[in-house]
Amino acid sequence: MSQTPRHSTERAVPTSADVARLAGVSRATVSYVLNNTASVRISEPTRHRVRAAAEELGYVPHAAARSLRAGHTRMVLLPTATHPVGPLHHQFFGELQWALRRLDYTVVQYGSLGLDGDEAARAWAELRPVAVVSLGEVGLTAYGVEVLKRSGAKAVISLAPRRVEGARCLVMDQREVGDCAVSHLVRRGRQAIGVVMPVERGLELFAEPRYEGARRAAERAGARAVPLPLSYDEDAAADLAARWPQLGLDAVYTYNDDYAMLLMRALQDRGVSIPDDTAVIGADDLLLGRLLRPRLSTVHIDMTTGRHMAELVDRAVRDPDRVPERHDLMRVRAVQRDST
Amino acid sequence: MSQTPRHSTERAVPTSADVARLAGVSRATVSYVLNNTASVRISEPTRHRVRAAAEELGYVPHAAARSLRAGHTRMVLLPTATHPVGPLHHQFFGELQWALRRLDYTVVQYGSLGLDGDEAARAWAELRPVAVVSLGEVGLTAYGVEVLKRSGAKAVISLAPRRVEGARCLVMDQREVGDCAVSHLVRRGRQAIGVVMPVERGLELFAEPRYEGARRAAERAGARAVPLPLSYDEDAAADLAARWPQLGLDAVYTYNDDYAMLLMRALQDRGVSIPDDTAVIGADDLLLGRLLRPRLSTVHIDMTTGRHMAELVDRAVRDPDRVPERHDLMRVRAVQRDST
DNA sequence: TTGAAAGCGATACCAT
DNA sequence: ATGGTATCGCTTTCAA
Repeated sequence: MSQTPRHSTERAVPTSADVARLAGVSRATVSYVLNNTASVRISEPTRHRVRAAAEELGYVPHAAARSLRAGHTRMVLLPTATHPVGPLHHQFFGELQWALRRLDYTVVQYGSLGLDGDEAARAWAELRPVAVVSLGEVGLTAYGVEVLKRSGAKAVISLAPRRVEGARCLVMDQREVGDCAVSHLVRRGRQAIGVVMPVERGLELFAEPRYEGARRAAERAGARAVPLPLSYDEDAAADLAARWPQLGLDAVYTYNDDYAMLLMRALQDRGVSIPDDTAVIGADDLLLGRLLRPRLSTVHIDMTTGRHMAELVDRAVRDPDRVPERHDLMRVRAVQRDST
Repeated sequence: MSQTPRHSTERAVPTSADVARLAGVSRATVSYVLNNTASVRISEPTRHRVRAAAEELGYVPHAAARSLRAGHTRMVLLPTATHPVGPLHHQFFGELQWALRRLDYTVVQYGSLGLDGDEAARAWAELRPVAVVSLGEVGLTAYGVEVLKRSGAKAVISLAPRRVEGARCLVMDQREVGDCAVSHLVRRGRQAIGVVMPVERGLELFAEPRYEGARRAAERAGARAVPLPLSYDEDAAADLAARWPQLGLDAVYTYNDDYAMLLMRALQDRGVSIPDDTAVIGADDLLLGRLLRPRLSTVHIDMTTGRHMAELVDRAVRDPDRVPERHDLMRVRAVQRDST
């Protein structure tokens, strides 16, 4: 094997030059054939030789080299959540990725657990993504957006509850969720309303706006909204339930259906009657809510399809200036069952 | 602005050459300073000028150019699940990413929904990852592994239930879960055991081995194991519950706790008594199981920490030949509560 | 202590 | 119809 200077197990990665050599053509021709370049005619026999050579060597183009030459990438970067954020988001993410790939983007999720917003933005920028779509997992700042744009990102889109300067802001205003829940409770005649807020890190970005909306709705109606921090475990729920009588509440909106289930069980174990003593409403309309007894009232969220979102991204990439700053991508409605 | 040939909103992305020009030094010096190259001494004033220039321009290095020059990347690619696969995996993934980043890897998740195993492998290979860690979301084939290795991946690690030729195989054998559940039921005196299998796509890779293990345990004990396909919705569960008496089962192992909750509710609504008529055991030991009445028995899974896994990856990258082919990363045990 | 220049892999312009 | 070659941004060897 006089050809291989390296250790045999570590044979070099084949390049287009290797393909060219094996096919007996130039690297240019290889490129034309493998990319089906329209502006150039290559004879059928040549095409065939090139393809066969590529196949034989197991040639895979080098994305970095390609994008370096091209001066841009087609990478869309999606920061990933630090916390499981529910089947809704999961489905949305899946659809979005699928749809973006159909539009010929390379979709990559980047976990940024433990990085602050600006560190994360710099790390993302090194990859030169053409677009970044954040659901608000990481605190994107105006500076972060600027870094990304300077690094060539055509579209920085935030679906975060909070507005971020410089980013195109496709809003999913989580305040509406809390507002909807509390308004429902008020309509059912409740006036002293607890609002369960998860203490889990990574959920604040959703929990706080939801509380904010709840507070707003209570205020509007002349009702009381009392924040109730709760961690997602049985003991914490039992503690809260033990304090329940002193709190003097006649209703509670929990962050989502999971927390509702947790609290309902603890309340029922203490003999609190639902909905007579305390009405309970969750959010996200998870299947489990329908399996509880009493059946759980909830806030149902209609989210845009990932396909729609992908089109928005694509439009923003093609023509950054022609996409409106704000969209509404979320509709909420209360679903009454037996717990309110 | 005679300097800027482009449209003003589309000013060029700053390169190290721009930094060099602004600082009045060469590109080499910029590289030395920004990478803290140890083998070269740069005067403090120069370092300062370079850093200031980089800051002012908002310079971010170009990962593609860097890795092209270096001849390798430090990217670890994690294919993402098509289906939400539970808080266990989520936590594991989070830890793994965090730990890998501490070891100076760039971690990227790649969603492959709708790609087959070989397409996916090629797409991943274009990014020239130094390692791929698959949880089995995508059917990795021997060919796929070969493509990745030829493209320079030092470590292709599969945590999949199934063994994949060529890949280092750090096994999380899901069969043990089903085996453990059914063995538990047999110990409790049950002989006719249903095994609920989710029909949701993307879960087969976990569901089938779990069933396989259940079947194996039943056979060993001279019991019956009956597969029961079930989709994750109320109506499907109600249908199954309606057919329950004819099935003649005295116990059921559901794929996981979520499916257990779904089925338990449907059975209870039909007046089936749990555990007297039918014992139920789930898996994954989710919090919700403890909130059900009767409390749900389950299979608890202890998974390796992400930190441990990250070390394994790192070792495999540094010295591909010195990492054993097989590890066990999972321990299971039955947790008895009130449903069995 | 700093700079000049080669080269990583792929592409696209300009010749032939 | 095909090939030669400059180029993208960065690192690193060698020279000064």
